[in-house]
Amino acid sequence: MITKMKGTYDVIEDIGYMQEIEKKMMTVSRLFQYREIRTPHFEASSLFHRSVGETTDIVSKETYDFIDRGKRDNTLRPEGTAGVVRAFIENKLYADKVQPQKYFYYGSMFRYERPQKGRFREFRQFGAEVFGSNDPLIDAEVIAYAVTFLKALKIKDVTVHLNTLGDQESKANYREALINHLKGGVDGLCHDCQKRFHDNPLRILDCKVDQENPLLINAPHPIDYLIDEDRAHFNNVLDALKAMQINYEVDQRLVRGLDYYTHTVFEIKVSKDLLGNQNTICGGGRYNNLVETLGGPVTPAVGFAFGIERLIVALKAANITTPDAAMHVYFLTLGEAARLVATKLMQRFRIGGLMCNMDYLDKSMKAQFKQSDHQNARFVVIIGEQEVAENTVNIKDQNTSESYTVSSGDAYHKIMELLLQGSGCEDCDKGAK
RNA sequence: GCGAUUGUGGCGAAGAGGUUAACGCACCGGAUUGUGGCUCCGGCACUCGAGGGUUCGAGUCCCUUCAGUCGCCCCA
Repeated sequence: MITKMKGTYDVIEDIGYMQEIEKKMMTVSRLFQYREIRTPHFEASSLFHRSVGETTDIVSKETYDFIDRGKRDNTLRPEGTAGVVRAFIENKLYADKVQPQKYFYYGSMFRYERPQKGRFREFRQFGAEVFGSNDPLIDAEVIAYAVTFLKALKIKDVTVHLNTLGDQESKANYREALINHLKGGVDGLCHDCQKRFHDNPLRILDCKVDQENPLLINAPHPIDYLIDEDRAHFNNVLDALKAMQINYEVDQRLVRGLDYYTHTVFEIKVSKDLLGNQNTICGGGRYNNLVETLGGPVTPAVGFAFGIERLIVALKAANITTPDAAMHVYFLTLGEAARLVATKLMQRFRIGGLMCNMDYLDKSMKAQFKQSDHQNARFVVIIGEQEVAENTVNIKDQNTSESYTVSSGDAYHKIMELLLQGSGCEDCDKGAK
């Protein structure tokens, strides 16, 4: 037997949750006026190296790379931002009449990792990106967008953590201060942090091993090294969030793994008892230099990304259910002639908007009844030799166990009547009697 | 890349070296030629993730490998 590849899965049971997420994503995106953009699942490898950062784990050990028959270096996208930025530049969207440009995307990402709870090799993200505005209100809008989406899904108990890194000048000042602070004590840090000290010192703040290390506890905070302009930016973001009544926690240690972030960075987490240790369901931030780095004009940008699989776990853990797939009519047939009559009626019913199915396995009556239950049919329409001879059908309402024999020409209307009973429409109820 | 743990029918799950691999659910058939969902009877795994080895004998012990789950790292 050929089985699925490690870290992938078939969406079968969870399809209801996934569709619910997609539905809410579409509506909320419309409310916030973000348009969908669909970019390729693979891009030139160099795109990710340049954008995400060579020294990040994602690029250094998690990408799916392959060389195609034309000897090109391809990489299956490990995240969504790089591709959208590429498309923004390539399609010259910076020159579009509508500004700023606001997009969302949804689809599979690929990272070569060991699978565990809320982590897969092929996983899905819903993300958003805004290009062309450095307004702090846009940072706040993006966060509001993410929070509203969660609200639409009825996921509660989420926390928005945010921090700021400032733009280039602030970031450089801080980096220097941090290096000076850590310099003397590098040897006391964990193995990974010693490496990070050279590659990406900011990430040391994120380290879980050294959390309690006084060197880290006393480490300088980015906020204290912001130039006035950047400090004002962050304060404006916070004010906007307050105005929208969005709760947040400023987390001075939050830096995020990807190289391209500037200014605002944020993560949305749910409680660990819902998701285990992969409890970050959304991550994002501002990246004012990436468009330029990738060859576009200087363009400020902000974005976020949700992990769909983690949202599904959270939905389930919070006991949020999706409606059962109900269906209207199951045709129960006895004999060849009856099957043909059912086929004919069913086609009419379907065109008339009723969800229908019939038996195609020549099952016994008992087994057909069971199928009708399994398929959540509200009505069973029974057609046997007698009905065929009399040109009638027998309708059984599974809600009430009542049966009605009507001419096959009246069957559709009878079912519609029964469906409309109790709908609050008195005329319909009268008609049903 | 590292660590822990699991792998028996469609699903859940017994089985601790010894003749025919419990049981429950689901499914199929009958009791009940066409109104089931209760009950009763019967059926349903040449085989225990795969491959080697030990043994007179392996689902049970050993090795290898694959996969699931959870954790580390990192992230969505």
